[in-house]
This record gives sequence, C-alpha cells and structure tokens, in this order.
Amino acid sequence: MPDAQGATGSNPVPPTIQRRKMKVKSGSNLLEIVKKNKLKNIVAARISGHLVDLNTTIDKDEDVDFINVEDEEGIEILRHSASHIMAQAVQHLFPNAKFAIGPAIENGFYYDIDIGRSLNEDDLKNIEKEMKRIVGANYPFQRRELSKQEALDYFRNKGDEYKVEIINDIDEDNVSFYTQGDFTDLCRGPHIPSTIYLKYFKLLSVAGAYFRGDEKRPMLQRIYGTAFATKKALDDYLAFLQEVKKRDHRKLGRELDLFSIKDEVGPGLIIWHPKGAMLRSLIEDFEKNEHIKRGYEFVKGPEILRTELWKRSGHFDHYKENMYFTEVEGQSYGIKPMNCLGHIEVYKSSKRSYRELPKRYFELGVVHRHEKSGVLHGLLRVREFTQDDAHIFCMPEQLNDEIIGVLDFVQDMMKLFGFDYSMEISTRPEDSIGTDEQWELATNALIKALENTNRQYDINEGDGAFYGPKIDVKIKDALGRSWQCATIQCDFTLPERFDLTYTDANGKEERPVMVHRVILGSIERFIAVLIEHYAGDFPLFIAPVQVRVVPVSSKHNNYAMKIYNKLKDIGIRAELETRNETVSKKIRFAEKEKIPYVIILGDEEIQSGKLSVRKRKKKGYLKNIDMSDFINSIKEESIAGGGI
RNA sequence: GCCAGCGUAGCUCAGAGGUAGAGCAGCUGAUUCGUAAUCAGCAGGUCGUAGGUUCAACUCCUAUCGCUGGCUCCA
Repeated sequence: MPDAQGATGSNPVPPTIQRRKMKVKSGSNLLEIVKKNKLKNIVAARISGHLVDLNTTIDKDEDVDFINVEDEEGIEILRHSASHIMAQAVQHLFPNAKFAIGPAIENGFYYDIDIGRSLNEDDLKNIEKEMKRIVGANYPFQRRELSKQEALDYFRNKGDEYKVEIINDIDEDNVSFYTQGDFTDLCRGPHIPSTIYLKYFKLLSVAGAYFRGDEKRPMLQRIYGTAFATKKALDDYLAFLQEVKKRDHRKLGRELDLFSIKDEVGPGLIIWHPKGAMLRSLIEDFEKNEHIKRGYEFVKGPEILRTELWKRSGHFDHYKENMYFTEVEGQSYGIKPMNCLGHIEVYKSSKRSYRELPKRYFELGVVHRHEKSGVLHGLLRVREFTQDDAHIFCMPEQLNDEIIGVLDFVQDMMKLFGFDYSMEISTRPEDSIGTDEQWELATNALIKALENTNRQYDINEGDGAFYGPKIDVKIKDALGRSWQCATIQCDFTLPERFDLTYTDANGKEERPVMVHRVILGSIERFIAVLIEHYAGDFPLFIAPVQVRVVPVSSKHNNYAMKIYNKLKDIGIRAELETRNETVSKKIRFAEKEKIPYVIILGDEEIQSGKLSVRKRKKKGYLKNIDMSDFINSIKEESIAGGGI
C-alpha cells in the first residue's frame, strides 16, 4: 500500500506584511523616494504586479508598492542577494570558481558552485568573513540588460559553462545582469539596493549537489546559508536549528533506550528495545481498538507471495526495484512491500454480495522495501516497517462515504496527538496502470469527498501511486515541520486485475472499488515524528514508563517494592529504582529518562501511608498524596490523553 | 545509487608512526542518604572490516562496510 515514508521537514516563517503604497511621479528614483519619505526597511518595490529594484527611475506616474524586508517577498529578495554576495566572496577566494544557480529557499539560500575541490568548515568561515567585508564595502547592486549573445559571450569568456547552458535555455531575447563591485551574475532580480542591506546572515553547511539534479552531471558544491531581516529573527532561527538537533529522534531514541540500529544486523532495520516496543504496542493497541469501533475487520496476509502474483498486480513491472525476492524450492517469491495482495486474497476467499459491502480489512502489516542506501535515516526512512494498513472494498456509490469516513478517522487520530495537518491530492504519474477514465473517476471521488466535507486541499500533479490517485496528509509537528503520514488512495485497477466481483441486487456480477489507506502510515516513522514532536517528553498515555518508584535509601526498598507492585497490579506502567544512590541522583536518573512521575518513599511516607510525588520537569513536589488519589489522577490524565 | 566528511569502551569524546585515555553508564565495596550528579576500587577497546607500505600502523595508502550532510529517489 501507499508510501508511508518519505517526508521533509520545513519551518515556515510567518510573514509580517508591512508594505507602503504610494503614488510616485514620473522621473523619480525609487530609492530617493524611500529616503525622502524616511521609509524604513524597504528593499524593493512592486509596480503593476512586477517586482523592481529600488535603484529604478520610473518614466511615468505609477502606483508603487514598497516592499519591506520583513515581508515574505522582502526576505526572499534579501536572501537572494545574500547568495550573490556569497558567490562574490567565493570568487574572491577561488578565482577559478564556476557558478551554476543560487536561489533563495525557505529559511535561507544556497549557491551551487564548481570549485574543483570540496569545501570544508574552514572554507565556510573564510567565505563568511569575506562576505562581511563585501557587505561593509557597500557595493550597489546595478542592473543592466544584455542581449543573449552578449550574455553568452560574457560567460564563455569567463569559462562559466553552467551559465552558458542556463542562458541558452532562456526564451527571451534579452537577459538581465546584476553587478555588485567586481562580481557580475546573470539574474532576474530584483535585489537589495546595496550590499550593506544584508546585515544578519550565516553560512550553515556545504554538500554535494548535481547540476540540475541530474546524477550524470558533475557534482557541484552547494553552500547553504541563511539571512534574516533582524538579529532576533536570525538568532531565533539558529536557536530553532539547535532545538531540532536536540530533538533528533536518533539521539533521543538512544538516550531513552527506545531502539537501536546496528550495522551487523543491517542498515535500515530497527531493533526495538523494551521501552520502544512498549511505545509501539501502546499506539498499536489503541489503533486496533479504534479500527474495531469503525467497522474494520482484522486480517493478516503472508510475508512472502509468489512472484507471479506481483506480476499480476503490476508491482513487478512498476515496483520491483524496491522489492526483495527469494526462491523456495525453485519457485520465485516476492517479500511484500505492501499489504494489498493479502487483503485482496481475503476478499476473494468467498463470493461477495452487495449486502456485505463495504468490507474494511485492517492489518498492522510489516513490509520490506529496498530503499537506496543513501536515503536511510533513523526511523524515518527504513527498509522494514509496519503500516497501519487497511483496504476497503466497496461499491462505487459507497466510495464517497468511505473516503469521508477515513478522513474523519485521520482527523480524530491527529487530534489525539495534537497535530495540525494539511492535505493534498496527487494525480496520475507517468509510470502508471489503468485507463484515463478510471483515473478521472478515482480522482474526482477524492476531490468530492474533500469538498463535500469542506476540507481544504492542494493539488500535487503527477505524484499519485502507480495504481491510483491519493490524498496525502501532511502533519505539522511542534516545531512547525511537516511530515507525510496518512494517505488515502483510490484504486479501480487492482480489482480489475484480480477480477474482484460482488453480486448486486439484480444478481449481476459487478466490480468493487478498492481504497488503500493508512492513518499513521509507517509506525516507525510516526514514532520518529512523535519523539521529535514531544522532544521525548511523551504524554502519560503513551509514556513507556509512567511512574518510577524511588526509595529514599535501601532501607526503604521493601516498602517501595510493595507500592510498586500495587501500581503494576492496576495497570500503571511503573518501575522500581533499586540502585544504591542518593535520592538526588535517583531523581536525576528519572529526569534524564523523562519519566512523567516519580514517587519518593522514605520514613515519612511509611509512617503516614501517603506518597510524595514529583512531576517531570517541575521543581518541587507534592507531599501527603493518597495512593488512591494518585492512581485516579494518573488514570484521568491518561484517559484525557486518549485512554491508552 | 552519487559527492563530501566521519567510524577510538554501552554513550559522549580526547589522542596519535613505537604499540590506547577521560567523563558518564556498568560491576564491587563503603555510605543509608529527602527531590537533577556521595566516595573508593574494578572491569570494559585486536581504534568499523580486509589488504598493503614500514623494523614498527590505531595513526600512512587501497578496497570494503556503515554513519552523517546533501543530491537523486520515495509506486
């Protein structure tokens, strides 16, 4: 079933629109207008829909919309200029450097440069230093238009074959050039008026990148940097990057003893430790229940199926690069990369009547996919993972309701974990099966379900599965990064390939429609997202350990054991601390392991029969808590969170 | 898969052509402790793996595996 893997993180910076509109007379220079009117932080302007430099003198009266550097467009211009300034710095330090492209991107900018060798941290520092010098020199950005021929001559003469190729691909007769100081670059613009406008920036990293993303082309050096309108914004962003690092699920996974990955075992294969496995099973058990509530039935297909079957489904033709195959007694088998075939076989195990549709088959299905070595990443991109996978077989007229049912399910689950999300529809890709008519039907079904329930969505052309279009759900975590988890796919082709049928009210054989869907997607990936979302501080309802019982000294171990057993008996996930350490140290251990509650037991508690309770990350603690009150509050907190 | 960087104890990391070191965790002992680190001792590594150069390799070279950052890919 659907791809539950592969998502990217991103951090959208909220735009603060601060524009100044005014009428400007013919013959005016915009920069002078800005200065005269003491407009602050203006970096460019918009005239009848077009962005222009401030270094522009207009030749007729115009309504001018001045663009603030803090505005979404303003910051983009600033970053784009930053990439030019970086290129200038690189040219100073590496006179033979050849330049490819240098755009602004979300949260920063980059430039792809052919330097003839790879860059290191020191180079980055030096480039940044040179950039500061260039900024201080305050070179104006000067625009001029050249004919394509002149532009080609310029870059041919410079030996910059990448620019030559880019210019050759431009359709227009003229191209624009920007020069600041001794550096000239092909560029559409606009740019900041002069280099001194770039105040707050930092180079972040360097990595290889192919020219135009083509692996047959030479690998260039891509230097990433970021720039902001204010020092605070830059500092906040750098702090955000630190926070991302701190929350890295690979780091927390090790620290919290949730899972490990070992070369001897194999790349992309997860070894779940007791706490990680507990976390998984809490989520899985909860989800199983939710499926039962919603009329799903549990099924389970085999892990390997004959290759013939994968040929029939189209997986062999369209997906074999990602599959593992094995041979048993001379017969070829494919290890399942998706669960649909098993579920199809369940459907086919009996003759179906319209009366029993829809059939909703659910399985926590383990799938194997051969992901290329370079893309593996912690739990986010692995070679073996579990999907909360279901296939709904229904009559065409039931499709709309079924998709809405799944959308509601997604909504409920995301609310449980506190995720906002957005949705997009992916349409027919090039490499696909089925007729245009089937694709249109399926795509419309998805759109209708979203529109009938007033749900917002975007369209992502050509990104569907090979057997059908899909709705992808992108969730947004606590740091504003988005991840793909749920996906809902509409499929008319597999029912046909496997000749699935049901008997309608008139005794006629009809073809059912199939909906492939996951809610959390890959359990592995979802847990990675949860770890980073909560920074390892899991809410009580999924915390692998909810309470740690800490005796003040070893004298109190026996009493602590009794309390621990009581908690365990009523289903609270408790642990007993018996290491021979001071109370402070034992509390430190619990804090580092991010355990929600610590119960301290010493002479006082034995005397009073009450508990002393400390809550994670909270200074101080509560004394004289009744055991029953504590248990009730734990249960309540757990139920409020989802009742797991 | 491609490019670059990196692989030293369970973890975090130092070191360096003469043959490994710290902190934390672990174990043992002492301490019996009141809300984020008690003290002492012990143990733990063929320095990712395999070749090569050298009197000598953890250090240099080659290959290979893995990891990291990107690129490409993610039906």
